Amino acid sequence: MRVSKEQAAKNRERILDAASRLMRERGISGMGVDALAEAAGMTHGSLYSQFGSKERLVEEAVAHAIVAKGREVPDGFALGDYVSEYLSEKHRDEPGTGCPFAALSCEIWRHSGGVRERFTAGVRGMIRLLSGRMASMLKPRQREEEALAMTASLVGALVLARAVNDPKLSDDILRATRNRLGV
Amino acid sequence: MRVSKEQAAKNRERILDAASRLMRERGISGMGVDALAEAAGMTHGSLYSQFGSKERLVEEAVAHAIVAKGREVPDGFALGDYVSEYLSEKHRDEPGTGCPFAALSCEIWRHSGGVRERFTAGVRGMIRLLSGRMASMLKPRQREEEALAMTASLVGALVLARAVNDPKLSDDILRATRNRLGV
DNA sequence: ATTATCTATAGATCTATAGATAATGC
DNA sequence: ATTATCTATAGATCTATAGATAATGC
Repeated sequence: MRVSKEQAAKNRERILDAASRLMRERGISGMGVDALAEAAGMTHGSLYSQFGSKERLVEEAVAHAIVAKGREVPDGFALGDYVSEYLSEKHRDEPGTGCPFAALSCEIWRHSGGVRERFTAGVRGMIRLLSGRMASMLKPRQREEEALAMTASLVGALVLARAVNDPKLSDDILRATRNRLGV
Repeated sequence: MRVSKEQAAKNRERILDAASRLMRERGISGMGVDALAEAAGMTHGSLYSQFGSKERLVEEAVAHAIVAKGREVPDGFALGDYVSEYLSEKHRDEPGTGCPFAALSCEIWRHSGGVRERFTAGVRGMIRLLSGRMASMLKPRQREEEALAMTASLVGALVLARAVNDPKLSDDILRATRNRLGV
């Protein structure tokens, strides 16, 4: 049963919304096309006519998740707020709606150029975001370096805090990294 | 065909060796029991009689990979050497034999208590290793905090450096983190 | 006429188990 | 007699495609 262009576009959005959550919850390789179709309220045949393959769908879903996450950051945000929200227990405990880099980074290197491209663009975006808020006495080069290192720290701390079994150790990782980043 | 106890133990080792590499190359969910059996030169039926389930095999393979990796660190190692090897291009380009935390951390939170337990013990080991080499004027508490933050930085930088598509950005992430860690 | 979606299905791969086999270890 | 391994297979799930359906958009 055919559907209007607008409706098709909305369906596409629903698929990408569902995918960007499922990917983060189950991993890219753990997200089946079938499960995704069900979560989006469609049959998987429809996904294939929209996207052609799972890998191409993942491309768009990665970009979609990154853009959506970026929109959550308020315009004049303070670096300290960003860091303490990123390294909060809430963020740690909600991977499905959290940072796509923390959720997916370990498996990205195995994926297609398209997927890696979107991911890389996203990482660049985060670095630019942070470097724009670094102390103004620093040179641009130094700001960028700080932002690069900070991004790595944030992602690493969140990923480890999620993986680890012991709540105290998990909290310690988050806190130590917050302290190290001067928050 | 039955086999001697020693031979069975060797086979077990072969399985764990193969698993600890395959896991890191394909991810835990990307490592099929069948592919693993073939890599270890057996049938998958044998894996099941040795380990009972994939998840229990993964438990042991995680521990196995971590222990093997830990043995690579020389006794009187210098912190600077450790950091620059960890953040080297070589380490980045060889995930299959590299740090298990960097390879697996993103998917560990989805696994059983047993798997997470082994992983957590390993993370504690790395923190202890690093904290033992922190500047001696620091209090034990501070050393541990430095080690926690450093572990997060190392893992995050390696994971992102692998994920990212652009070689320059990848190098920049490694270098910025090395600089930030004072190497 | 076009096309977004659905139905049905292919073929591969996944984890797991039952039972046979054959050599070990008592 | 025990048991490590193999063979064969079950049943689920995975990605993907072909063709039917039915509403849109010309």
